[in-house]
Formats: sequence, C-alpha cells, structure tokens
Amino acid sequence: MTTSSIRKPDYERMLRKAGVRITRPRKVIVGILSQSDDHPDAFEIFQRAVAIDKTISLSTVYRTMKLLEGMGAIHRHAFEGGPSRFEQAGGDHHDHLIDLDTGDVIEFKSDRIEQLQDEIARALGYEIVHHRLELYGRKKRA
Amino acid sequence: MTTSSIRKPDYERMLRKAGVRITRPRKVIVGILSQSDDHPDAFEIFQRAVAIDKTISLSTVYRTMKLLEGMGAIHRHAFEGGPSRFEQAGGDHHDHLIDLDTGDVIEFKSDRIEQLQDEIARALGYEIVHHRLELYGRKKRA
DNA sequence: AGCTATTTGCAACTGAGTGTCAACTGACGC
DNA sequence: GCGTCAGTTGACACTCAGTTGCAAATAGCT
Repeated sequence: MTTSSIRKPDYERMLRKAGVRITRPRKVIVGILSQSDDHPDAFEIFQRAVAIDKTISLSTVYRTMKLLEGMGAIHRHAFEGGPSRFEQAGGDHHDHLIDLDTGDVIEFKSDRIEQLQDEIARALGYEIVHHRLELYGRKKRA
Repeated sequence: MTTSSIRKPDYERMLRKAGVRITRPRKVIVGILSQSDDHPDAFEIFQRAVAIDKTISLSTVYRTMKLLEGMGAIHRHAFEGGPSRFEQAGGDHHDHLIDLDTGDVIEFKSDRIEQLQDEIARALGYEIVHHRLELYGRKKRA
C-alpha cells in the first residue's frame, strides 16, 4: 500500500519529456520527493537516498535538484541562515512562516497580499517574475 | 562641504555606546556607509575602503558589518543568488523589488501588506520577529 | 549484445563567510 | 606625553554549500 497522493507531479514523465535519461539515482531521488511532504535540504535528501541505494553521491543529488528545479518540478527555498530546502511543485502557490525556535516551516497563502504585490510592481513599472515572502516568528505562548 | 544627510545613524556614537573602540578601519567603513545610498555587498565595501586606506582587510569588513548589524545600525539583505548586501538602518522599514536584468534594487513600502502579514501570523498563533518580502521582476517595456 | 552519448562518483575547486592567532593600537591612568 | 593592556587587526587556514572536471559506468537505442 502506497501513500495516496494528491497533485503529485509525475516526475518520470517530466524527465522523459525533458529528454533526459531515467537513471537509477534519479529514480531514487524523485521517489523520495514523492514521499516527502516536508522541506528537506540536499543533504537530507542525500541521506534518505543512501538508505535506499548506498552508491548515490551528494553531487548527484545537487545535480538532480537543479535539473528538477529547471523543469519546474520542484521549488527551491533559500531560507535565511541555512542551505536551500526543496519541495514538490504542483500544489498551489503559498508562502512560508518559519518558526525561529524549531525551524518548522508552515505554509500559508494570501490572495490579498499577492494582489497588493502586483499592484506595487505595476505602479513601479515592473512585471513580477517571482517573489519571496517569508515570515520569521515565534509561537505565542497560549 | 559634506553631503547633507537625512536620518543617518551617528555610527561613532552608536559604536561608543556599544562599548567598542573607534578604530581606523571602523571609521573608514562607517564613513563609506554614510556616503552610500545603494546596497553594497561586503566586497564592494572592502574595495571602497581600500581606496581610502589600503591596509584594511576583507575580514575586518565582514567583522564590522556583523558588529553594526548586531547593533541595529545596518540591515543585511540576502537576495537570491548573491552575497549579502547592506544598507544603513534608520530610514523607515521597506521591502525590495529586484530588477532581474540589471540587479537594481528598488525600495517600496506597503502598510497594507505589513498588516496582512501580522493578521496571518496571529491566526497561526505566531508573533512575527521579522520578515522578508522581495519581488523579482522585469521592467515593463512602455 | 554492441554502441555511444549521457550520467555518475569522486575529488578538486569556488565563493561567502568565520575562526585562530601573533602583532598592533586605542583608551585609560598616570 | 607615555606606558599599559584588553580590544582589534591582518593574514591565512578553515568551514559550508554548492559546482565542476574527468574517467568509469550505464541508459537507451538498434
């Protein structure tokens, strides 16, 4: 029984469409990504990959993440003071709140904010290609 | 005749208050910051500093930026795919739009967005310590 | 199975920033 | 103005995240 999935990108299909080879390391890595609903960094992905196939190298993880990012299959987030973290693309757009005490990443979404961003960019004569909104905070004790 | 300044932090006073020494390298660096209204990175500050005093080292620039940041005298911005850039604190809070073609940094401010961020954090049970909002875009051709 | 361009693992490299340490110096007391 | 000495500096080694060069391995074709 596999974990049921909603809106998971079909990585193998995307790789095929990108005209690259479906190699063993790439299969292992996209398998891990399909299983993950957190925001692992390259080294964490590498560790999970090694548990499945101990010959996989960290360089290959980096190369594969770059490839997948270029294909739009994953998103890269460079939160402050740490390595890039990755998540599957395909869910709808959201921003992040990072818990400064635990490092937890909470996703949120605000159409109002997106809309205001567009208005601001337009007023400045720009077209937004992408944006980054991160809130860094601490849990209010109840 | 010196460039007239609006709301420039008095770095020497802040350094004194922080209980650290007013050394020659620190004087040169804060002098450069007072003169700058762009967002230079550590290496650019180093280059401007060397032009004034060729004995200053890059390590000292890094150390001084960290010191000033800790004192709240400057802000550090880690825009994507590049080194940290710095700007004087003391102006009022703003966010940044980065021109993807030129690297230009445009400052903007939206109270509405700030307010919405607070609402979102509150709804999630968090208190915002700080946040980061960056728009990456391209100039609309007229 | 055989061919070959793509991909891999390894190790060496890069860029940004930090740590170590002997030498230097600013701020205080005299 | 001069000595003292903790704070600071410059040089350089080091870390960390990520990239690159290259010989060996292999996916995907026939």
